[in-house]
Amino acid sequence: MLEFAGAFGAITLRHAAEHFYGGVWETARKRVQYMREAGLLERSDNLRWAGTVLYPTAAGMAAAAAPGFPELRALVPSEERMLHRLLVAEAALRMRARGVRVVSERQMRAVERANDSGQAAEAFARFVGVAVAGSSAADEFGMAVSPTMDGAGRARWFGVPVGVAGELHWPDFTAIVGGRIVAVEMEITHKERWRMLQVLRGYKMSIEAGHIAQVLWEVTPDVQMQLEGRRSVGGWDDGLLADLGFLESGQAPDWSVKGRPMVVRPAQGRDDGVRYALSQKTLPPSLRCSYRVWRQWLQVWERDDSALEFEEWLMRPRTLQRLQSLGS
DNA sequence: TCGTGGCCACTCGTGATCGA
DNA sequence: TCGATCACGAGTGGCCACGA
Repeated sequence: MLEFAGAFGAITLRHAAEHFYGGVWETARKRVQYMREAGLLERSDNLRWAGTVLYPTAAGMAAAAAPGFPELRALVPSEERMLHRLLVAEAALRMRARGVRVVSERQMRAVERANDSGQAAEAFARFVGVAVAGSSAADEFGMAVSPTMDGAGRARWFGVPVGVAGELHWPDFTAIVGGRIVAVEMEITHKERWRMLQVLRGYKMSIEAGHIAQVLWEVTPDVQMQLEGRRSVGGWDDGLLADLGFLESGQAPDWSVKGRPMVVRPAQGRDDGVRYALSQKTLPPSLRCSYRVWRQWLQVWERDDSALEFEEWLMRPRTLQRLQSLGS
């Protein structure tokens, strides 16, 4: 738990209970209390929706340090970026629960910072199971992953070179699946078109180089529209993915097609607090509410057993009126 | 005997609701 | 509008069972 929270910056007590203490909240709470008394971690309860947020101290980072992993400094997570941080941690925890090895952005940056020609990053890639040529993973999966070369001719195993100046873009985390690298992007803030295009072109180059196997975008509706495009009177207005040749032009994307190098799906929180904060970001202002009211509405939706997603159900014309009549 | 995990009752803080 | 009350989530400590 300390190692994961250190790599991803923070974790909630609810996440800790679910993923590290067999779903037993009391046990998680007691273990966290012991670790806090031992000076290994700190907690913050400033964000009500997040519940208790945990992050390791410098002593905790040292205690969790494992051979083969880069050394990371302790940091106090900022509250402004907490929703994004917790969504990333949650997505990584879900993959980890399925037995997939995940590498955080902090770990990627740390290994790529080494003052060498990319040997440290290559060694780490081997260590986490990437099918580097000559590695056991390459033998096992019968293929080899190549790095992307940046503008200076340096091999990049985790950073994605973008722009003419050769700067790097970092996925929110990467998953190592069958020896291949899958970049995961949790995009909940609409980026300017030129910035998004720059990132997409960087990924396109890495995919063509045999480096990144797939980019999985978990996004809010506005970002989804920017990437996929949208229905129009005349048919379908292309988004950025069609502009770059990742989707067929002039038609709605069919995500049931397997093996696409770019996959887009809606960002979803599993934890109630994370889900609430995401809801407040995507719902129209008239439907935003306190955490408590939101939970009451969620209970009504669950009882309704609706085929619609909660947010879709909430946005139906008469749902709010009904909820208000239930409350009065 | 000790450490750990799990259950339970209790307290506290916060936000929603209600009535004066 | 404001104070009282209520509901609920989160935190705490006690107790017991179990296994090493």
